[in-house]
Amino acid sequence: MDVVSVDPCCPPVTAGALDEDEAVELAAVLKVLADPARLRLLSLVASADAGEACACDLVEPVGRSQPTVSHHLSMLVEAGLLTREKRGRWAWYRVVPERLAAVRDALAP
Amino acid sequence: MDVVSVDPCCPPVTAGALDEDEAVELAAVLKVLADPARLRLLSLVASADAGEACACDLVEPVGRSQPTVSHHLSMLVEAGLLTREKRGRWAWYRVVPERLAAVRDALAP
DNA sequence: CCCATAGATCGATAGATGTCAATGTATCGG
DNA sequence: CCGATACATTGACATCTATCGATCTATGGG
Repeated sequence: MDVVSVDPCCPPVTAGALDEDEAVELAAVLKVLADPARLRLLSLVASADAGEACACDLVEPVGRSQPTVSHHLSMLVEAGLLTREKRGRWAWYRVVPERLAAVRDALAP
Repeated sequence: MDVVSVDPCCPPVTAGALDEDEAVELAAVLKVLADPARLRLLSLVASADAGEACACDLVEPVGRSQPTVSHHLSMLVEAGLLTREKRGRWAWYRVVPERLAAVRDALAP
């Protein structure tokens, strides 16, 4: 139990001193969140109609080039914060609420 | 109301698309959190005896040089996550729970 | 088949970031 | 006063990061 991987993420910051490994892991997820473009992408997907958004509808509102948006989306997926499903020519993204909750909990008292 | 400054930080990521300014502001706080050394410092202060910790007791456990630790502590203070009180030769740090909660809430559904 | 479209990948680059050694600045003990 | 102590500041440097234009890959329409 207490697998150091996808779901629980890290012990809460306020519940005792983190060791270097725990801190590195939590910092990694936070680093992915700590970028304006990625926060906007996350919020766009989160507030999309059917809970999912097509990449094609994200480039313009986020105000970055297509390659840049693609790159950021990949980072969010790799961090477990989004899932990507390719349907035909389009890529559809959904948020992973549990992952976001895990990060939130790591910041809890 | 809804002063864009210290306390509320930002609208929740999942409650509609963030504009660039909101995203930049939230990203700024997250950037400060997204570093292993700073997370460890935060956790050390949070779990300190009387709710406060002396800088002199933080250098060794965090495994960085004294100037580096001082630098990180300054960033945490500037981000509103810690307060610094200088007493005599020593600097005492406390966490600002409301600030941490504000960041947490910005990540909430 | 051929071409258009969606999106991923590559290569390059300017700027930000974490780190330390050296130095500066206060504060205390004697 | 003087030296020691606790932090902060400065300067330098190697590394990481966000961004873009160009290109590659795959899918679908006619």
